[in-house]
Formats: sequence, structure tokens, C-alpha cells
Amino acid sequence: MTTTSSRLLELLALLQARRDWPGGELVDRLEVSRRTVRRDVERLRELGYPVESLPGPAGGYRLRAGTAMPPLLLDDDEAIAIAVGLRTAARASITGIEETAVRALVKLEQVLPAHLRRRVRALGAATMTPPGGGPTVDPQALTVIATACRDAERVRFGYRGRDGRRSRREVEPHSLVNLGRRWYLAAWDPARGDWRTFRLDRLERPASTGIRFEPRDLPAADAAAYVADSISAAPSRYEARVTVHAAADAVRRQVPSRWGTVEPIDDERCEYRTGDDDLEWLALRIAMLGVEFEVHEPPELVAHLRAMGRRVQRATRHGGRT
Amino acid sequence: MTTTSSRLLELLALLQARRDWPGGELVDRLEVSRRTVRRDVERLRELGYPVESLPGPAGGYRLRAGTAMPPLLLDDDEAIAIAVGLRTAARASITGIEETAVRALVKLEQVLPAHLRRRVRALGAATMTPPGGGPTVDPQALTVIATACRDAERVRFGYRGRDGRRSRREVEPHSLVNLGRRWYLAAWDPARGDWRTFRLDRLERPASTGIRFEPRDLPAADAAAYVADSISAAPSRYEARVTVHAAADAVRRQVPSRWGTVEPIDDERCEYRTGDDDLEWLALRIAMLGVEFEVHEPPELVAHLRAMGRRVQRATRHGGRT
DNA sequence: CGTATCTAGGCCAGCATCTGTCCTCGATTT
DNA sequence: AAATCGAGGACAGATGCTGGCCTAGATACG
Repeated sequence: MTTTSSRLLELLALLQARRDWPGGELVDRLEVSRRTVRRDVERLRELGYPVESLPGPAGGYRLRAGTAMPPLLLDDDEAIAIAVGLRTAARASITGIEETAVRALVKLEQVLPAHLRRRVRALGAATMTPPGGGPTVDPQALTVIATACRDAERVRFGYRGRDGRRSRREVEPHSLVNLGRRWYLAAWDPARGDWRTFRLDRLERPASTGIRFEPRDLPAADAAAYVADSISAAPSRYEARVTVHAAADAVRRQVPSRWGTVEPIDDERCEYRTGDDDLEWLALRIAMLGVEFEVHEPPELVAHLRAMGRRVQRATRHGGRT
Repeated sequence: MTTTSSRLLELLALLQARRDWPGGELVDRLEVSRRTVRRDVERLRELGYPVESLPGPAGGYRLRAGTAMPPLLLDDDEAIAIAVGLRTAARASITGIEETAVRALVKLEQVLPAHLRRRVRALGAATMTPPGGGPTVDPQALTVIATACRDAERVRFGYRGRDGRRSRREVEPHSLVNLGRRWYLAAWDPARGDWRTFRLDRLERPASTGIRFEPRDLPAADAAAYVADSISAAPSRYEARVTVHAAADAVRRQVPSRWGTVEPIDDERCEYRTGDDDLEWLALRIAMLGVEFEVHEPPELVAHLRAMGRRVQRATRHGGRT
């Protein structure tokens, strides 16, 4: 019976929307007898979703956290919030959950009603470009590729190679990998008969072809290793060494561990080592510490910071007058 | 029957995990006859979740986006990604969905299994403190308060007033409001018999008491208006006026509209107006534009930037030597 | 301290539903 | 043209669901 199942879902939705639900109210909402409400609660419990119940007046039912995730029943706004949140989580590249975030995003976008999708897109446009204005991955492209990976569908896109040359590709995507603030696609290129990795920010108009393929095995333990391997030859990676005039603990609190290591020198200073392949971003990360510091390496970073400092100085020279 | 309902949920989970499912595979997974799979699909359609079906070999079933959100069936990792994503979305304060993100977060955390909650907390610790090191809201506190608002439960916390005085409070929370990079709680303070607003970053150890109360009506159209009103007297708000040496369009692309207005001056320059009550943050936002600029107002910002510029200059003076 | 209010859960009767099997039909791929 | 796969009607047997009635236990309130 479809009414029983949908009533169970409705009950779950109610129990998720608010914490406490007196039985009487559930009777009104679900339009069944008191006895059936009790039975529905029992059914939820059988399904593994623990529903607490408190007797007496002011008692009622309450959905507790169990051992497994129950189905999430979201209203429109919540679905949008989750989509937007996942997009930023996929981009942020700090927590180490980017790949999972993309997977969840794909799952959500597959069933996201059209009108909500529009709203998400509109909100996405209002998001700040990450500092440095560096290459950004279009979240749209990200989900297109991730979906194609999941469903084993060929994708087509234009690619700007490292040397600036453009080419059209049609490949069998294997997996998406997030490495050091960048997204890479590991894929089999049938035209070349070999595996290739592509930087997502160099893709142009990626589109799913709808052509299914039989997934192949990557010639590596896992995709992340493969990509790391194949781009290790790539240049442009900066390792910064900075002396910070603040206690190591204080700096550690401010900087996530993924972004480098902090070692105390004495009570008032510490050495901060961090790497990135985007100078602008690296410079900002250090400048925003908000305390005195000295940069030792690399020279490019020193030059970059110097230029930034000069720019700020110039900007404030006139300042007093206006 | 619990088996029918749970089988429907399982089917939904499968259809969300991958896009295409041949009927035969579903038969294996669900351990029912082919006919029943067809009937289950039919049931899902009746519930409003459009399932596409393709006849012929290589055909199968596929869950499409419909007009309503279906229940989301998440695995552990995805649930974590969503929790983390929502936390950042709640903090980011740029997209205008912070309040909804918190609502969704409360819903999710209510049913999040304990072991997942631990993992989320561990990941949360790895997140970067927003630049400026300014006052940050503990996501934990945020959800505690939001939950209490939703469930009409009194909360207890210590509060550091603007003058630095500490006090213990026990209030009836009404709603959480996000305003200009800060979170506020509008609540009825029974001890004082009046409405108060509290800045969340000034709360200490907020905790739910479990004592329910009867919600009152705020003496204002909506909570946001009330909070905006009651803090409008508060000082320390800076309005920046900056001339940026870049085309207005380019700047607009980089800066979300919520963070101020950009007006062209000529083809190569524009005026950027933006406000915040955190100087450090304001300074960074401007410095990270990455192009030449001049700051006209306010003088505090000029001073702040000047100090920052000097700090960077000092930091790079030694740089060449090492 | 007693009473009212709430949930728990067994039992029953009647009814509706679900399942697997068997069937034909139509669409699609090879 | 043949094979594969989904659609969906019919049927019989088994199963499950619902509401009503009951008693028991816990809690809040006067």
C-alpha cells in the first residue's frame, strides 16, 4: 500500500522538522487513529530509527540519533542550503572532504527539482571568488564531470594545454581528484589510447555525451596516487618558510593543520612552513596572520609580498587627505 | 508491512547512488520478483518521484528530478560532507542562506549517528579561522542555540557584555539572526522581563536546559528587523570608499554583490564602496583584490592598511638574504 | 496524594494489499 | 528478424493493515 509508506515518510519528515511531537498532533497530521500512529512509530523503530517516547501529559515522540542515517526529508530551502554548502565545501580545499562533497552534490543534484536548481545557480553567482583571483573551477563543470564518472559516460570538452594549445577531447572519465587547491580528472583518452590527467580549470564547456562505456582499471593503486604521480613533474610549487612572531600554539589555532606545520622557536616565535602552487594565495595566507613575521623562502614569495606591501603603501599614501 | 516500506527506501537509495539500474540488478538487490520491482517503481512514481524507464537491452530505471525533493538517502561520508558544508555555509556570511543552513544543520545533527558526529567535529577543527582572527562563532554553540530556538527550550550561558562585564543568563530563545558577518540571538530574558539581543561570539558555554517554554511574539515584524534595530545604536561600523584601478566589470566579477557596490569611474578605474565592522577583515578584502587601489575613507582603515603594509615590508626586508 | 493525561501493547474482526506466476504487448538493440 | 527488457492485466493465496477495545505503567498537575 502506497499510503502506508508515504505516511511513514511523512511521519519521518514531521519528526525531523521539530523535536517533540505529542501523539495527538500526529493523529491530526497523519489522519489516522491513535493506534496506527503508535504502530507507525513502532515500524520506524523496526527500520532502525530510534523514536523516543515520553509518557504523561506534555509527553510525546521524539526522533533520536541512531546508528544509521535515516532518510533526510528536506524542504526547499534546506535543500538549497545543502547544495550551496556542498559547493563551497567542494571548492574550499581545506577539510579534505572535497571529493565526498562532490559525490553528495551529484546525488543531490540528480533529484533536485528544476526550480530549486535555478535558485542554487543564482546563489552560486553571489559567491566570492577565492582570493588571488586564481583559476577557479566552475561548480557546474565539477558536477558534470563527477556525474559522468559515476555513471560511466563519456565526456567531451575543449582543453587548453599547458602550452596554451587548444584541443577537443572525448574521454572516458575515471575519477576526480582534488590536490592542492586544484581539481584533476583522470581519464582514458581513446583517441590516444592512453591515460591522461586534465586540470579542471583548463576544461572548456565540458558536456556529457550520454555514451556509456565499460570502466577500465587505472594503472595505479588509486586515482589520487595516479594524479599526484602524473603531475609531480609539473613545476610551480612553492614551499614557504616563515618566522612568525607569535607563540606556536596561537598560530596553530588559527591555521588548519592541512596548511602546513608550525614549530616553536621560543616562547614568542615559531617557524611556519607551508606550501602552495599559487603565490597570491600563499602570500595572503601569511599576511592574514595579523602579526609580525619574516619570510625566508622562497624568493618569489618575498618578491610577491614586497610588491603587495608597496601596493598597499601606495594606496594609503593619499589616504589621509580625503 | 515494514518490509515493503523498507524495500521502497532501499530502492530509493539505490536509485540515488547510481543513475542507471537494469531491472535484473534490482531484482538481485531487493530479492523480490521482477514483477514486484516493477510495482515498487510504480509506487515510487505514485509518491511523486519520477522514475524513468528505458525498454530494450541496456535499458533500465533511472530516478529523475521531479517537482518535490525526495528523501535523501545518504551514506556516512556524504552525511559528513553535508554537515561540514553546512557549517561553512552557516559561517561564510556571503550568500544569504546562513539561517537556512543552520536550520538544515539542526535537522541533520538531530539524527546524525554519534560516530559520524565525532568525525564531523574532528574535521571542523581543521577548518581555517576566518581572516582577521576576529571573533568566531563556535559551530557547536550555533547548533545548540538553533536547536533550542526550534524546540522552544530555555538556554543558559555566560555573557560578556560590551563593557566586558560577565553575567550568567537563562533566556527563552526566539530566533537566530545573521547580520553583517555576525550571529545574534533574540531572546526573552525572564529575569529582566524584557527582550534582549546577544552576540553569539560573546556567549560562553551555552547549554540547553531542557526546560520548555511557551513561545512569545517578538515586538517587531520579524526577528531580523528587531535585531537590526536593537544593534543599530552599536558603534564600530566602517564604511570604506576605495578607488580601484581596474574595470568595474572585472571587480564585480570578483566581489559578491553583498559585499558592497562597484561603480565605474572610467574604463580603467572604479569606485568600490563596502562596509564592515571588522577593520582587519575589511582591509584584507580590499588588499586581496590584487590590483592598484587608493583608500579614501575611513581614516581607521587607512591606518590599518598602512600598518599592514609596513608589516609586510618589514617581513620581506631580510628575505633576500636567506 | 489522587486524578487526568499520555504512551505501551495485546487481542480481534474485517478488510485491503501485497506477492509471485503467467500472460500478452510494445519498444529497442544487435 | 530475433532477443532482450519493460508495461501491465489477471488471479489466488497469504499477509498485513486498520480501528476499536482493553489494561498497565509513567508522568504532571492540582
